[in-house]
Amino acid sequence: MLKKERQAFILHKVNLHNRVVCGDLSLEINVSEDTIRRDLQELSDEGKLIKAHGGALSKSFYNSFNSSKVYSLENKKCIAQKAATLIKDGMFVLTTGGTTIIELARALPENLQATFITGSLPAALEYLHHPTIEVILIGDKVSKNSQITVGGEAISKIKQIKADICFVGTNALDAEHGLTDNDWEVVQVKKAMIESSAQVVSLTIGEKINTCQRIQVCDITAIDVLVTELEADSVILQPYLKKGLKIL
Amino acid sequence: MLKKERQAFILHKVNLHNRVVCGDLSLEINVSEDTIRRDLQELSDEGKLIKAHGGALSKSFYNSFNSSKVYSLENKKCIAQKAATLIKDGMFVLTTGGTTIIELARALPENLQATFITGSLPAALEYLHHPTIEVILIGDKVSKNSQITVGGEAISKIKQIKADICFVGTNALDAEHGLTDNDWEVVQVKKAMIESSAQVVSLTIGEKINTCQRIQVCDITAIDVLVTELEADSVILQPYLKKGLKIL
DNA sequence: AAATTAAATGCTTTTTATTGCATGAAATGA
DNA sequence: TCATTTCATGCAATAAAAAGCATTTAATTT
Repeated sequence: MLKKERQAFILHKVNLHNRVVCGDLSLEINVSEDTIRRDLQELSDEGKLIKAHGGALSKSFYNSFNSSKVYSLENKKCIAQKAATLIKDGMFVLTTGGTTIIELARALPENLQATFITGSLPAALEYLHHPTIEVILIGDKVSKNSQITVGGEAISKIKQIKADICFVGTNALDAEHGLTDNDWEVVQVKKAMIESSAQVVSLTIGEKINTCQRIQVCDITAIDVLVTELEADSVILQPYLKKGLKIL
Repeated sequence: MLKKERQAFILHKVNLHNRVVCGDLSLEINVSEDTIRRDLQELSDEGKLIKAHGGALSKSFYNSFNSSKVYSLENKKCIAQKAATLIKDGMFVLTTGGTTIIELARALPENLQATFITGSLPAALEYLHHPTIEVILIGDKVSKNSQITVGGEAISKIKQIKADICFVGTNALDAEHGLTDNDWEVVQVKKAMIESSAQVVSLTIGEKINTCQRIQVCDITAIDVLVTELEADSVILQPYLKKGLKIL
């Protein structure tokens, strides 16, 4: 087995199980533990997993518990600044949840008069801090992981709305597979929000671009504007420009 | 189990329950208490939790007690303890918002399996920390002052529910004028909740008893149980006993 | 194709990390 | 106050990582 092939296998395994052990991998791939350790070290250096004594953990698993501070906060602040310029007085704004959306809430200009509609509890609380914006909460069962409301009630309420703009916190974006996520219920809500909005904006930090998750939210063409912390003429963004997305 | 994995598990647990104990973790993860202690020490050094004698506390929990001080907190904790005993497995529980309700959320027994329905954002977030209870959020416009959803949508949703018990955070209570409040929209929501519940419980700190506000929520007879920090045979409570309320 | 170079891998040894246990000190609660 | 629990520390056993070296494999040049 080639080195790259082996590392891809390890990465796949760690992302699937959230955890791998040197010994197991050594037996499975039939190379020495030294080699496995070297692979883990390299993957760790590339920031693709979290190395631990005796094995490794997936980034998502590790970050979901260990990041007391928001991951990649500076980039998210930058994205929030850019995204905030898209919102005009009087707009009806649909938003999902997620840390980037929270930053958006904090980046809103002080005198903005708009109506924000969301199913995210943390986002709603953040919007409430703003003096002039109205907050509409989508009701339904609250998902413990994502702290947003999910379910049929929520979706049917969203479908009754005709919003001007929708901000989607993005889990994974790929020119081929579009916007993807890994929680079925959250995906349903995002889908509904996208359908109910005149304009769809994806807030995506650079490292999530050209990545893919299990469940598709929408095709890449359903997105109108892509906001990242990168420069608009960045090479990595060219495929999206070609697909007709506006880059901010 | 890998060391980092174990520490992630501990963090997960402490964030979920707000509190962990060395002994429990030792049994659960099957390592010595020394190891747990060392983990807690490291996590504490990294600023990810607050170490305490015998275990650790989550940062958010710790901060919520040391920064923003809740008025008459001890009394509210006492009320919450008493009120929590009224909730049984399988119940549908309607709650309003308010600091006493937040304390109730924190006083819920760890293994309680119930469904909590509320329009209060802070209360919903607090319920989410609990491992086994389901949270249903009532959607509508969010009131900036009270951080609960108010309006026709919210009320009609509440009316569709038939709950076992309803906990009302109380602003003012008087044997003559009943339960009163000063926010028209909040009153409408409370009214709907009371109508939709088989049993109505008022959580009231002593100093709000025999006080009155502008708008009536319900007559005193609509309340089934009155929970206060006072002794049940306290003189001040006698008028309510006579009106047929159960005192806890 | 042969020779050379570079990279990858496995093995051994040394160094470091992790863990549990024992001890005495400190904190807690009756 | 005293009894109990919890903590901190040092120590030893074990496991894992790192470093160095030898061998093999792949790539490049001649």
